[in-house]
Amino acid sequence: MLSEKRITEQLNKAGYRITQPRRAVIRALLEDAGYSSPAMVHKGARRYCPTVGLVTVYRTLDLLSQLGFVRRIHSEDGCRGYAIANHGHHHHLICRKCGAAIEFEGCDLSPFLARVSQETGYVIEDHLLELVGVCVTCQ
Amino acid sequence: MLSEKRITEQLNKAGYRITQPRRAVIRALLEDAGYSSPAMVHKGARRYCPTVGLVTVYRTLDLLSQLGFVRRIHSEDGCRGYAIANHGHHHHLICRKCGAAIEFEGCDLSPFLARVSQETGYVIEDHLLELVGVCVTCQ
DNA sequence: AGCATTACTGAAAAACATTTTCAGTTGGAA
DNA sequence: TTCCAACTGAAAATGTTTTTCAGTAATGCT
Repeated sequence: MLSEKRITEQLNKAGYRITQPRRAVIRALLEDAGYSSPAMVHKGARRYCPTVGLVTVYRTLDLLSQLGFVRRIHSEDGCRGYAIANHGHHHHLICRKCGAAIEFEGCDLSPFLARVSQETGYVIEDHLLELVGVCVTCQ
Repeated sequence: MLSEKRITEQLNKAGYRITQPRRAVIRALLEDAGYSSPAMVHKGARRYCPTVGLVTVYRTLDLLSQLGFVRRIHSEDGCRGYAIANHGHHHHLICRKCGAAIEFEGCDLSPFLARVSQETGYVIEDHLLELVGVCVTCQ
């Protein structure tokens, strides 16, 4: 499970500075149960660092995304969402109504991927899997 | 397999007019082996209808998307792509190098979905699956 | 602790993508 | 052929993301 401490340690280890704006963005992401657009993250981050700019939110999301701490959430109508990526290889399950995003693991697609690879001749390197549904609260 | 004729028939049946600009967009999409951004579709469509505007491309993509003839392609760095959706339920396999998009069917995720549903309590309604790899030509 | 270095920052502007508005055009039913 | 609503392109508005740049602050070093 990710925490502010764990993320900042990794940032530090990778040679990045731990600044107030970055801390604020990380906190905003951690306390958000679902996924958020950069604008929403910005709003959340302002609570911890009132002067943080939207530009820095973009830059920090970019950085966290490169390091694998957040992941983009895609939906049919746009792709402006980011969510915390607690586990390594994993996927998100999104609630269509409230936007809550939880992660799940163990998508064993290997046999399926092997079949598609054989049929198409493609070398398959990665996959994007997202489930959409309705969470317990919203049902 | 989709063709201009088949799409226009369906459009007609659904009460939409078959106009030159729409025809041009459809042709551009059909002849494109991969996926294209609205701007790229626009460029292609101009070959068939030189006066077509980008706005109409957006509107037509929207319409075709609603009717299920095209589908958005999502990738980590943005979601500006559309590709023809030949089959009903299907997914796309994208070449990382040249952008070629081919479709595949038969993603039997049912057992997997049932498990996730049970573990999380979510009612799972839809899924988004995209594979990324390298096509035969690019290998 | 104080200092120097330089990565990082916010604001503004630029670049880009998408939607809305509106007056004029055109497809297709009558 | 005529007519009308659906459709169109251009321009403007809106919204999102990136770039630029001068100033700020985090960190390592004394």
